[in-house]
Amino acid sequence: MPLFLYNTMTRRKEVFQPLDAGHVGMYVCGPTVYDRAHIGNARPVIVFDVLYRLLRTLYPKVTYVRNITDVDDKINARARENGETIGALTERTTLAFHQDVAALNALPPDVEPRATAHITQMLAMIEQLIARGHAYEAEGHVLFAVPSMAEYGRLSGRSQDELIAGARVEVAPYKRDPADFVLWKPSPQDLPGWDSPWGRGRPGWHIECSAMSREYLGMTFDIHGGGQDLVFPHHENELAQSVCAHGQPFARYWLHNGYLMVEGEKMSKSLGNFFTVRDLLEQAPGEAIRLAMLTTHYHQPFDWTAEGLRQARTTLDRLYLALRAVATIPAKGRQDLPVEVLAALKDDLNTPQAIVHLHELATQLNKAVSDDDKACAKGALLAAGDALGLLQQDVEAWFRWTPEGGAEQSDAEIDAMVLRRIQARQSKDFAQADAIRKALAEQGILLEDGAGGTSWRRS
RNA sequence: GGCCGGGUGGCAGAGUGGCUAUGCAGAGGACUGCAAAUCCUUGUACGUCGGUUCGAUUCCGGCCUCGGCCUCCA
Repeated sequence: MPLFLYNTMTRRKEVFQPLDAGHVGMYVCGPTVYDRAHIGNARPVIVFDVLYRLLRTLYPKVTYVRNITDVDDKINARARENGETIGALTERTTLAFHQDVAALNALPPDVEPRATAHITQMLAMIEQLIARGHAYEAEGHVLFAVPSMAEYGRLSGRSQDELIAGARVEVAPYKRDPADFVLWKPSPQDLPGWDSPWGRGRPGWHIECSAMSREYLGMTFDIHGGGQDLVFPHHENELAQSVCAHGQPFARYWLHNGYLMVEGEKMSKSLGNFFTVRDLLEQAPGEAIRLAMLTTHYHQPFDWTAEGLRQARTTLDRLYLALRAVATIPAKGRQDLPVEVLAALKDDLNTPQAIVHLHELATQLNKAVSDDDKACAKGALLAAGDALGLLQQDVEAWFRWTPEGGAEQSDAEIDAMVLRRIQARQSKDFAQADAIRKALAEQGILLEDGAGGTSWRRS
């Protein structure tokens, strides 16, 4: 079975055929580093991480590029508010972003280019667009001439007439056409700026992705991803710039993850349902956040709920309990991704279906009798988990996780109480044993007496 | 107004032109000093009205409804 991906450009699920089967290229729009990542930012990070993992199992080499936007008006505004330099803000925020995505088990991309390190490439591209008659200078700005591209609007499915009719923002007087957008704009001395043929200025939003994808993946490459909200205008404009500058096709498959909502409502600061990844990591392990996000197909809107997060934790408890029961048995076939899981992922990244198979594999593991069966089932479950970026941490670490600020009782204290209870049980002092169980249960600690002894976990 | 994507059992969430996932929650049973876990069994579905069809939750159309986008929010 081939890999199928839903291509926004054709609005269809298509067979993925890379330009070069020996080397797949993928570009995903990364964060603008002016604030901590919120859960909406986390979704594409997780979704495209799963795709990256899948591509790496299917192709010998994958280059995954995810940019850092470190020049932007929001950054300028925030730095001024905070009274810190732009460099300090972007560096601090980039570091925080790296910590957050690592906590979500997302692999680092192969290349993580920063916009400010690619101004030269942006300027070259803008000059090329002017030379080819697709851009023009006006009052220190350089604008992309939308009417110069007949196909403009195809990705987002809108005609140029609609765009003009729908324009709800006052059109700048220097624009030849209301739909024209900025490639380069003048920048005063107190804001970041670079010398250019049109004076000191800074880039528009879209040009950086065109320049950086060109730099690391070439003019035509396989996959371009991001959130659905980027389809218009960002990706439409990126596409226009690249195609018009190069005279070559741009991304061949466009993938977009659906929107994120919170408890059925749009996430917004005014509704008070705005969470950063950091906020959530204080309440739950990153792995649970990751699983919660993967229970909905990436193309659907995702509703973030407290209940969903709780269920994700319960699911991981179940899976890790199955692994804990075979802790002493070495896994077999750890590298062989079970075919059902592979098939689910190849069907346009059907992670809910893959999770179903995770459950089935856990059931198989629970039911396995012989050590050999257990070893194989364990290997299959771990391999399946790996494809989703799950189940890779130490089993005991999962069960001992505590929220930020620590637990009321340390692991050592709990271990000591468990030991005392074991002694009480051995001497048939069940009243004492039950008292210890009850005391621990009040702290949210569950004891489980199994064939291999007593284990505990935080609930 | 234009465009796009949804409406599945108590909840979450896949999927399929007929054999009706999976998990959580619920019920019953096995096991267990107790408990948990585990295993087995089990109930409740496909917004609405039409159409196509031998047969539709699945295809087509209308309607209702929810969400989103329409120039810099992933």
